[in-house]
Amino acid sequence: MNSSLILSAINQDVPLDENEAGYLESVLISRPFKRGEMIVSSGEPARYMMFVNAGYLMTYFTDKDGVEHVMHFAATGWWCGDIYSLSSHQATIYTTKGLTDGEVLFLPRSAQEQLFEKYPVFDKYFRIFFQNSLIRQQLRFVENYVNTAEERYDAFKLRYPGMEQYVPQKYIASYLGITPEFLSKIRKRSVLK
Amino acid sequence: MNSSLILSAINQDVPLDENEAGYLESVLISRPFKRGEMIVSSGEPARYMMFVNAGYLMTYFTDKDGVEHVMHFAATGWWCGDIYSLSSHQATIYTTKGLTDGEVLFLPRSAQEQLFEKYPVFDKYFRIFFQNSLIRQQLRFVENYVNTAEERYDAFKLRYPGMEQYVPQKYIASYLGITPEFLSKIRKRSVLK
DNA sequence: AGTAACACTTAACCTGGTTTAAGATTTTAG
DNA sequence: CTAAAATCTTAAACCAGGTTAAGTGTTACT
Repeated sequence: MNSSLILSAINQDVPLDENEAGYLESVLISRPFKRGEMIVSSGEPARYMMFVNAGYLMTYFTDKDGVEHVMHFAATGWWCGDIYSLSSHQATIYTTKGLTDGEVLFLPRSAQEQLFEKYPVFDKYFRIFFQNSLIRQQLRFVENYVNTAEERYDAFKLRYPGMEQYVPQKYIASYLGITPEFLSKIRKRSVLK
Repeated sequence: MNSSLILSAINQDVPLDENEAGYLESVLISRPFKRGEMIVSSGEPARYMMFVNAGYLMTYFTDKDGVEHVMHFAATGWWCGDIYSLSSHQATIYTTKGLTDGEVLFLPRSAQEQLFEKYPVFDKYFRIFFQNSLIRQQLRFVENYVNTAEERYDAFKLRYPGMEQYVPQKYIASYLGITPEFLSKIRKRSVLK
């Protein structure tokens, strides 16, 4: 298992000594995945934080009418996982699946708890990580009700330059909070301009 | 200054020893406020995390058309503050003002940074705090596009039972992401039922 | 008490986005 | 290579919620 990516990601926020890095490596579990494969399914309690070591992922939930809503995409080098389910032990409502072939590293819940107990540096790392995640989430919340669907689509294209080629349009529409039909309309409009 | 509330709030997540508690108390600044008074105004960089020691607050931002959007309310015993502005040193887009008379405790940015350096227990406390905040923010994000305005209003009433009496309807409407006129329509509809 | 400023309601009309349904194109599996 | 399945587009009818504007409470200041 190649853990150079996760170590360098963490080292950007906090320095890890050999013991800390070694212990982290020893509890990670490699999980390769295929395009379209489900890595976590809704209904089961989340058991891992996941670090994308290669490839692209997406996470969505299915509402009472069976409609899938994409919450976010995750690129190589990003974390993902349902922290609500992890900390409450409730079943997750989210499904995570591969958009490409790739590999995630599992950090099991119990291992993460031990990480926090043994090495306070991981409290600091995840304090910074959750803080940044919260900032992004708040920003997206604000953008979602200030901007129109068309502005959100433009923002999506700017922020995830290569992403469009990996992600079917219906998932982009879902991420934007609109129907695939309406996304078609927007795209047609912007070609004419 | 009475810091028993903030200490007991923190002690629910992590135990503080005398040094840690004493140091925290020594850096907090009391800031009483009046109903309607602005505590932080948009345009200036945020300089404090704030803990509501008494009363109710609300935080909103003003969009390009001058419309105010309520992000959240904060009751006694809750933290609030713009962590994006705090960590980026950019001007905040949010304004925080009193819904009642009350008091906040300011935790200045530099003091918080020192807290993290000196006492790792605060990394743990804020790691847990940001994690829980992120969970709530994600939940609200999901609810906002799964539920209709009427369902969101019902949820608001359930979740903040006493709140309606302190908060003008136009702010509730804004929190729900709708116009005051449409909230009126909803309220009329639900009386008729 | 009087009045100006603000908060809330009602109603007519408007718009961004959804729904439904059908056809066209692309992807996948055998 | 081909057929089935999935995806994308178009278009018309429809709806949730917004906009505008006018009227009715409420507050708060002098």
